[in-house]
Amino acid sequence: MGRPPCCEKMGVKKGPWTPEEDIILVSYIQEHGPGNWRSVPTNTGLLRCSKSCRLRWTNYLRPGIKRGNFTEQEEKMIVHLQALLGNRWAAIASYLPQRTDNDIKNYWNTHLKKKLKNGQKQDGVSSSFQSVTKGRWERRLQTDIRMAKQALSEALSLDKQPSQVKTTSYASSAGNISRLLENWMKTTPEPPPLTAGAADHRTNSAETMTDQGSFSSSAETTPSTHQGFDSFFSFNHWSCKSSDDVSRESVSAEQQNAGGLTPPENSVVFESKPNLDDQVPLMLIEKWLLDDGLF
DNA sequence: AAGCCTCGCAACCGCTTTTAC
DNA sequence: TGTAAAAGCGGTTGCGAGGCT
Repeated sequence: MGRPPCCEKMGVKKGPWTPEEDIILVSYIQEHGPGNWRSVPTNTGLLRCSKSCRLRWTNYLRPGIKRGNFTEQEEKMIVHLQALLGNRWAAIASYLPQRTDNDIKNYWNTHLKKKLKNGQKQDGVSSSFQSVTKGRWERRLQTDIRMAKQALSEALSLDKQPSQVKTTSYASSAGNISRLLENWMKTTPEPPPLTAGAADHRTNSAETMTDQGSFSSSAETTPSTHQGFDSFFSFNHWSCKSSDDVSRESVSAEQQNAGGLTPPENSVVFESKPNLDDQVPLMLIEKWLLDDGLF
């Protein structure tokens, strides 16, 4: 026997997500954390399949996602990583922790493909890179990953405090959602009705955070008529970090904990896409791209 | 101003791999 | 251990926004 089915196929809603649905999903994940997607539609009342919920979360609502223009450095990393790895967007995305594979894929298809096409006519950067340096890249990638893993295991064996790592590597994307919701709230007098469970989750989570006293409402917080959302969005504290911040997070987790910046015990602990295994190579690959004078 | 076209992106689809039962 | 669902992934599509005529 296998597992029970994830969700009913009948009555599943498709198409763009509404802010209401986003709130429900975020509320639920804020309380329960990501994962166990099968239970999300039933527990939240969302008429979405679990797969859709997961995708919405990973591609849009997930904390730490940076949206908008790609920097020149990001662009170059994508170009070179694509040359190295091919269309393995998830692998490429692991070197750009703030970007989703979908985002990178879209950016590649809409911008970089054309750009490279034009660029190739002029200087043949991509092809020459592929033919001349690919082997070198692969060797260095393997070496660096090996070194990174070794360093990681050494570090972990030195301090056996695994709980410190996972709480700091993720920034909230409440900024994304609050931006998204700002417009919605302008036109919506009352917060949308949530399922009892979701509403409770939101209340509980908000209380948990405000009780800690370390979270203040961001500049994006809502008018007083939506006070309930203030605390809901207050986990912005962990969001809106620059790429440098994210890169730094992997190495500064201990320092943050030591400095009393550890997130509250009951605050949301999001799954971390840029885990240590990913982040160390990220820094290395950035370094060697710079070393190579590619930037 | 209206209609058409292009572009960008969110979301879906379908396949593969992983995992729970 | 086999089976089936979950999870992961890359390709593709559909729609809205903006630009152009």
